[in-house]
Amino acid sequence: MTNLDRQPNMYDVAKLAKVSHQTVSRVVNNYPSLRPETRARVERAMEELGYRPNQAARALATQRSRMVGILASDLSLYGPSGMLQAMEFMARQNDHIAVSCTVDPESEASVAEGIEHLASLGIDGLIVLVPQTKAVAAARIKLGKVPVVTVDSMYRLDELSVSVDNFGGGQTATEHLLSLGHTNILHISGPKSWFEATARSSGYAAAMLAAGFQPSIVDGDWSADTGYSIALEMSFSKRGVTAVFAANDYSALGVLKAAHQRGIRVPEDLSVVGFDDVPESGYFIPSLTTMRQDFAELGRQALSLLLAQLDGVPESHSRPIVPTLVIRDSSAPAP
Amino acid sequence: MTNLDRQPNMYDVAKLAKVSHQTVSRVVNNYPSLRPETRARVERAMEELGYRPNQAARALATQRSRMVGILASDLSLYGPSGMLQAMEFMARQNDHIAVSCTVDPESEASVAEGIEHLASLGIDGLIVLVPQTKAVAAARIKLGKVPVVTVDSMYRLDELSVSVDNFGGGQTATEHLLSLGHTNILHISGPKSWFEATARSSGYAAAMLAAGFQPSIVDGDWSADTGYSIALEMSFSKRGVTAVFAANDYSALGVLKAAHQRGIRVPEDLSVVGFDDVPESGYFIPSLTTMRQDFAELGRQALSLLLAQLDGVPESHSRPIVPTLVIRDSSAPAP
DNA sequence: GGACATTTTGTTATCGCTAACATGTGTCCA
DNA sequence: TGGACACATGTTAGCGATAACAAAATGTCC
Repeated sequence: MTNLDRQPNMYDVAKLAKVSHQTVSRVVNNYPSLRPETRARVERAMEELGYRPNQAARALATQRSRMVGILASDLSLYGPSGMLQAMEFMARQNDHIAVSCTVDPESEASVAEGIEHLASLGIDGLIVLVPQTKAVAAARIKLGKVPVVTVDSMYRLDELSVSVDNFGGGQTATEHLLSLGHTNILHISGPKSWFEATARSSGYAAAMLAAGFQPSIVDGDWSADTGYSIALEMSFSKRGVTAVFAANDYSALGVLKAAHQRGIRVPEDLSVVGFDDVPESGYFIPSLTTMRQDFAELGRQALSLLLAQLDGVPESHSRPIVPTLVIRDSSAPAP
Repeated sequence: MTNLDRQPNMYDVAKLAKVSHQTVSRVVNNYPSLRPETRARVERAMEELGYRPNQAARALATQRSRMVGILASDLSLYGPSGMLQAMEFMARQNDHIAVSCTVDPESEASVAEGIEHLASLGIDGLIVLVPQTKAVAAARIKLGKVPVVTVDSMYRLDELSVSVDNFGGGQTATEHLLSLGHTNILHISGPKSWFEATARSSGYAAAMLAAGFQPSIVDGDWSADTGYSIALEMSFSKRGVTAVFAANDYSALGVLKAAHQRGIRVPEDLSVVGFDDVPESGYFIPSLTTMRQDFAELGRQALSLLLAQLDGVPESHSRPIVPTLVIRDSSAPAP
């Protein structure tokens, strides 16, 4: 038994298999014209030594790190973390590494710092999950030829991006409420800096206007707390509001809470619709009607687009993912 | 202006600064004895060229990848994702990269595959967030000298690990209910394969026995759905159960939901206590009494332990993090 | 059976960095 | 004044892979 005090390298394998190190490299890289017997011999040697190719050396020689950066905001949120997980898995299957980097999207310095960090790692590509800011635009410059894929970008369509049809989602949610007879529907938006938020708001507004009603939007920030405060302060009955469309499930949860405290019955007095379909939304009281988004699929699309780009395949833009309406107990006909 | 068609390397910087490439390396690595003027000159040259050290080359030469692997289960859960985020940030500040890898902890093959993947990347260290299985034990062998830090390990104390005092947390939660006069307290546990779950259960049982009452445990799986089903099927009143201690907030949410459906008032008829203090638990109806865990701090401790290990500093075991009781509206004196 | 294409394998240089050793300065005191 | 010793910098040789080219082995054809 050959035993070294270090990790075996190609030369060790080559010696044991009685071939040149290059042949070992060929086996590792699935080079087609190798005698099956040679390949088998090398594979046996690799097995015996427990050989693992050194990624650093490979990266140095090929000038590709096989790392893709994921610039995210808050990974404790359901959406980003779900996407990250799906991307990491897909990257792994495609012999790549997903390296996440969380930044504060409100701070340009933080975003720039994150990008610089990823750039210094030598990433081959970048996926941007944070809302677009000047700093992100600068990233394309800083990263040079490294392709950048954005998710739900408000950028021009000639850039690489994948998206959810947030506008359509906002519309669908609103139309659901309209179809139940609601006419005075309040919308609690997400932060304006997020394209997802503005698109949902626009969808809401479009649906309202199309039905001939006045949109009414209050700014939220994705948090349950803000949804709660808004709902608590605002007298729905005085304003005649009979339904709320919240930009995400947590805001909606805050509304449910406030309504409960104020003695407003949901859905009898007030209908509430959320967005995201977080796993626990079916257990809210009452269970939440919401727009389901397939974050994992979104992540996969983003990564797939990026990988195609890295392989030089000019992949076409994928169609936006359409969120689907999940009707539960928080929405009912207008009183 | 010097312009290349490729990324500048050390030699480019060296030439511009009129020093040897090794001196550039010394500047990059903060070598102490350098003439300030030389250092400045090199720094200016790096700046001018937009030089970034090539990590692959560095890794190849130093035999250290500066990557730490994070073996996690489900990153869409609040705990793991919070830890991951904190670790990633801390790793970045310490010139390292955190590479996450999610696996199915129930499948030994999946765990082994994840470990193999991380090993093939050449990680310098590993942090294990998944419950212990034989495969993880095998990881220590497969990884050779690469240090492994476990979180909430049930392993021997001579191994590297950080932990939350789950036993104490279970005790505290139970004692809170006991102090409110409850005597018939049901515990919905987490999956038995998780040490966190069994430790919380034990803490619960210990507190019950110490108070002279019979523990009664039903197996859950962290999910709201299971908490819901259990609570729905079981007739609390018939069994005289006046309080439930759920192993995590989502299970507790399921209980709240079931109670609401059954017309059981919380906290008047039934007190419910959760564990974790997820951000939205304050907006459950009623808001949830729970045990808060500082996941970010836990992550930082784990990473800090690992980094110390990598630097050859024999850091002592850190004290377990003690979860704190957050009293909200879901717990009240026994009826 | 030899010329030639094709498959299969080997040789050498290179990627960009750090380690280890070598060399050149200046300072200080015997 | 010279040699010991620190500091400051340069030179050379890897790290472990791939790329590009070279060479050998094999097969095919007339």
